[in-house]
Amino acid sequence: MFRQDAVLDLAFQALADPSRRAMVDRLAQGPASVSELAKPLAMSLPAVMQHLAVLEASGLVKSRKVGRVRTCSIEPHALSRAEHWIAERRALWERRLDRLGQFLDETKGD
Amino acid sequence: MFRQDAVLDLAFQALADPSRRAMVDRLAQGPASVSELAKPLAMSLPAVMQHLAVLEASGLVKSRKVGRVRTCSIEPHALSRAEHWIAERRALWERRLDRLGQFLDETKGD
DNA sequence: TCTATACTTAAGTAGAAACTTAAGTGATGA
DNA sequence: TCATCACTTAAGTTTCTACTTAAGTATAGA
Repeated sequence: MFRQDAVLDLAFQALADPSRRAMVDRLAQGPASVSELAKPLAMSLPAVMQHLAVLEASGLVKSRKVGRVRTCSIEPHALSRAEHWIAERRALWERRLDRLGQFLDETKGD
Repeated sequence: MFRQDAVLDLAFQALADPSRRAMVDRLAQGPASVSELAKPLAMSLPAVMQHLAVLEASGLVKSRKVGRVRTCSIEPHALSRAEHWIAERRALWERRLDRLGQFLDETKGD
């Protein structure tokens, strides 16, 4: 549906805010309601809802409403995608450094 | 110096933009000058400089000027920190799912 | 020395982001 | 039934972002 790129935009954008990371942090320990997520944050409930909307739009979090309570939980696949994007670039760079070091070692004796 | 949190703010914020991710992607293959980074991007050079400034402020990229050429390169530690923040939360969640599955398996026979 | 190259600085603008308050809606429990 | 709880919607404000163009500065090469 979307450019893979756009998915990462949304994920990293979502993780860029400390309140949203606090929410993800909380959810990593298990599902929580909107008010539970809001409790430690120094902001209005609508503000928390907006953060939640950003997290859901990014795919990092899903939620379901039962009765009057909305329960939120982590979507590990989306976390995984962001994590792997970084890991791949870092691995590429580090492999490069290894090859460079190996080259220097090999030519040192010449 | 900074809240660890603020470091992650800057890193994820930096990675949230596709042009900046393209720059990191390019740099993962080895150092590059500002103009090399700019070439594939459809924007003015000052715009690229501003993206570079964001990347440097986040610690993801370092640069050094020699003569009139500024050479940029990846800072793998900063990438690593962002990567691990995600990995830890995901691991926590997945361990929770495992315990839950185990619990369900164990009680299934009752 | 003169000109082109490779950035760099400054200033301005449109649109997005992160809140706020006020006013709902629909479930729950006494 | 009716107050309370748990959100939800709407609208407005302030701040930040991602650009732009125009005008520099310093180095390199002819």
